[in-house]
Amino acid sequence: MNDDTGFQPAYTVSGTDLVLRRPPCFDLAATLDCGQAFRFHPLPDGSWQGVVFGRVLRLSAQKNGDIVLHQVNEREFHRRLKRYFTLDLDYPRLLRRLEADPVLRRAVKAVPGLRLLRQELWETVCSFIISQNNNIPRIKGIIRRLCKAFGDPLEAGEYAFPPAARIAALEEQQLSCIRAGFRAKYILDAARKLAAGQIDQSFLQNASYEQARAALMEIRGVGPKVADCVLLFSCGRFEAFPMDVWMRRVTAALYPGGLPACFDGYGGIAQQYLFAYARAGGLDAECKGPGRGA
DNA sequence: AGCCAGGACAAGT
DNA sequence: ACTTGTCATGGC
Repeated sequence: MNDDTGFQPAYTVSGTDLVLRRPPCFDLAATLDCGQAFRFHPLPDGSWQGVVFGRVLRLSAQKNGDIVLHQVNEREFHRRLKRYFTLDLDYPRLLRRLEADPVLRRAVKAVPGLRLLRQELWETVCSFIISQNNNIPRIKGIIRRLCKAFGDPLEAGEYAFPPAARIAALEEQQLSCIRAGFRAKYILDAARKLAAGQIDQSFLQNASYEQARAALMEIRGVGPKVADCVLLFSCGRFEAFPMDVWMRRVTAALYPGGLPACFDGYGGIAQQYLFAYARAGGLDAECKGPGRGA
């Protein structure tokens, strides 16, 4: 359970808010809208709102670099949100190591505020099952319909992510309203296995990478890539390196001889920067011309 | 209109 | 162990 890496983020309490004091490497848009989480959206005032741990969470960036977690007390911060935002990891120190690789240095420069989240297990499994052979706008739509149809209503028009046990009790046909297509049966199998405790979070965090990955792949619809997404985006297994079409292009074009040694143990975090960099067009620049170097 | 999407599965080599 | 067609749906 405890995978805290020991770094102590600076914060102060301001009324009912918790203020992160100039947290390094933390841009809200880059972090919440990079394809690792699907439930955050910007509000007209520029703040971001989403649902985590069954509650509505709103965050806003201040001009001085502080980030405000609205309606969050110290207890909840230390209990859940510090880990969620990976604020226990010394990002500047890690980046100094990863940036020994010149390609990654350019990728980080393109999205310096991209930060890994460690999201809730069931939500992450379900979300990345939905992500297969799909595009991000529609992934968000399916998840939105899932929450609205089966999640508890919260404030501000938001809905909680429905518990695995609740989805496990459904028939496949009852999921047709979320329009997940062929993934509906996969969602049900995942819900059943998580509700039954067959997939255990502490095991995924503490077992060997190979064992943890194999356990997730027992779920129908969870292959190597989705398993790695869960290990990285929920379990904090920084060594997991989700290989999708974009990362195949990146590795083929920029790392034909394999990943650099400075990624060891933290390939997943490097992957996040490379993924964002490639999608932002950085791969074209690396290859000095149009096309994607395939 | 048609291509493709942060893949996985099953059947075929 | 590797390749190929198929799977629902809809965003762009």
